[in-house]
Amino acid sequence: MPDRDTKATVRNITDLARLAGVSPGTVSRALAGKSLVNTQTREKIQRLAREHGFRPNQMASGLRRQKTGVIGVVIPLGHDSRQQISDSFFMTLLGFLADELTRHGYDLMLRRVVPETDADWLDRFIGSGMIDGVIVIGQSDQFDRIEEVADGYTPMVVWGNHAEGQRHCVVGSDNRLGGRLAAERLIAAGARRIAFLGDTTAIEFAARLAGAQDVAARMGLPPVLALPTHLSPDRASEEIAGHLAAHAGEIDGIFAATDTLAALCLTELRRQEIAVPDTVRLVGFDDLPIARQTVPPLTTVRQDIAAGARGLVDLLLRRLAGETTESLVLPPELVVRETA
Amino acid sequence: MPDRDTKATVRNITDLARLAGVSPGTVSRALAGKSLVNTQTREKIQRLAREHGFRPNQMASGLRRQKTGVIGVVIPLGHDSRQQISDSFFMTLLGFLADELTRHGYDLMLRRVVPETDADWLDRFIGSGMIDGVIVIGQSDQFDRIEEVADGYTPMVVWGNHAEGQRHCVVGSDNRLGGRLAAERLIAAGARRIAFLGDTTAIEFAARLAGAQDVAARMGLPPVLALPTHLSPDRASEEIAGHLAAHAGEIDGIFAATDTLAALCLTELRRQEIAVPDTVRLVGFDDLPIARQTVPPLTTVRQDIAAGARGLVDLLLRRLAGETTESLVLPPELVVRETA
DNA sequence: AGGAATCTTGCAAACGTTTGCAAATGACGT
DNA sequence: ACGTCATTTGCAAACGTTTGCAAGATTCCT
Repeated sequence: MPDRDTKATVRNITDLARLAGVSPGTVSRALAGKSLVNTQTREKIQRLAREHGFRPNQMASGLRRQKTGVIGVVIPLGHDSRQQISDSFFMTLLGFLADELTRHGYDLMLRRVVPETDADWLDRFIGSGMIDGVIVIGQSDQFDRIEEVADGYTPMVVWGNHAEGQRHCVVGSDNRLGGRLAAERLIAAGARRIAFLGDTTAIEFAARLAGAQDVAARMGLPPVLALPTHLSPDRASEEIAGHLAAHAGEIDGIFAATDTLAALCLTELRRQEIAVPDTVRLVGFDDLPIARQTVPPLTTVRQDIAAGARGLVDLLLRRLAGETTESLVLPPELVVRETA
Repeated sequence: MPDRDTKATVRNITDLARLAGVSPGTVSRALAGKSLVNTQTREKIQRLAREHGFRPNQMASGLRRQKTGVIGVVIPLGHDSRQQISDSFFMTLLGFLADELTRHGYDLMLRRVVPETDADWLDRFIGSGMIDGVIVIGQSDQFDRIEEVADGYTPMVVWGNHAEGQRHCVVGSDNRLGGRLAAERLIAAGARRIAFLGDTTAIEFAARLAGAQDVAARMGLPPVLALPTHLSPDRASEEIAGHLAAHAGEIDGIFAATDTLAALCLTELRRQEIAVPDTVRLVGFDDLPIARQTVPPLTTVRQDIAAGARGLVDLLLRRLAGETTESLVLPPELVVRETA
């Protein structure tokens, strides 16, 4: 730390300009690394900035340039407020998103909202002027709201389910196909009477169930039994226990909407001393790290979270550049382990 | 949507002022809900704003008021780049932080940084002018850097370990005490030769190990064997397998720095057909949801994540208000299940 | 009625950058 | 010596808010 220079603190570009003996404009250009400014003066200015630990104020810059370098990421806690707090799928996706955005020089502003208590959660975020674009993680039960907004606001990409003819740009797995894969595996492992564990007001989950129904119908089996289950671990455990008690002996295959749910279900099955996969077969969804660690290890349908994050960011950036982009549907993949 | 009013889009406060027939200043005051403006005009302006979906630009507001309403949250990926991406402890903490900050009307700006490749990660964030304060999640191996910054920048709170006489304000569990609890339990369950699984360049983990050493020494047992282990699941599995192979028969108790590590260790023990807790006792740390779901369920040391998040936000807000605050050390709690 | 006190409003100057435009400087060719 | 051209700089006007100050309007008191 040079002592004699530190006496004057440099608060803004003008201070630095005075110090360097040039005008603020020149400093701005020098710091931005523009070629219009003489190499020597530019280096001098940059050195001075470094010595004084000065960085241009992003707010002011953002205001002037009408772009902030920040992407908003919003997680709607729609159907089940306490849901995602523990859902490692969303959190892992968030982690990858953060990395991917940083890689492209963007910052990430995170917001969790409860649409029920706050109708214009999305407009407020967009209208704040703080973000250049927005990524919505999970449609929850807000499909219509998102569609409306998409009509007037382009730089938005959503993680979720793709429906024919929808207007907002979405990235997500082919949930229906995933559901089919799961059901096919359950049946191949000997199941005839399948149940689905999950909250179907979330359309991703509804699509997974629909996929399973496709297969059941095609194979001439009775329709899949939908057992509504919340995602928060505390409630889920009880609910699953209840479901199992109510339908004991009746069902011989379970498709859980999520690995988290599947793991919970597995411990419950163990508690009730129901043999897996001999008496009941079980398939999860996501292929989270936990799927390898259950006993026995969980057969599941894999979503490539990293690819999802890359897709979200890539599409958003293209939209920011003015392109119009199609949705991106990723293929899920069956991972056979030992529960089915 | 009223049609005749929507013809003119309202881009800023001045547009709205023209529409309402008042000056921009009045609009600003009306939207801020200040009492200085006549009730009727205020309501008229607010109605107009609602009808046109207008919201004041946060960048401009932030610039003028010299505060942004945004808190930065930074996760240094120090000793092990790929670490926290899957570490549900940090992610859960982040979730609670988001909720807690929203509750106080703040937004959250998330940044993950790699200090090795980017020496002034912290100054850059602070100097950006985008955030009113910063929460650092995990000291990683950046203790000194954080200390330096703390000298010149008050609105910062750090999640991590507390050391005697440190200058930055920290919130975290008493890791050393937690380590003691873990070791005591292992010994009570019959262990005599204890190993520690974790990367001790992270000072939180070092403190946990130190706590365990305290107990070993006090009880006249051989010192705890430190087995360096990375946190990323792929590397960890191999490393744990290697450790177990190298010290088979030698150790009869394992203290894992993290539940994630403990779960991994448990599956590895099962693979090597080592009986838990009969041959080897195991204690984890954190009490993440996974701890209830392992087979057998994991004995662990609980950290109250929600309380941690509340503490971080509370202290930061007090510091923003000008108070000087002490660090907050939370008591960990032993949760006895079946692995020790 | 006159003056003080209270409410409301408008004016204009910030906040710290960026950038189009024009001016200054110097090099170079004729 | 003059004009042309390229390079480097400065000027000043934005970007959209907020807010101290003062002025205008209204009420109230004596």
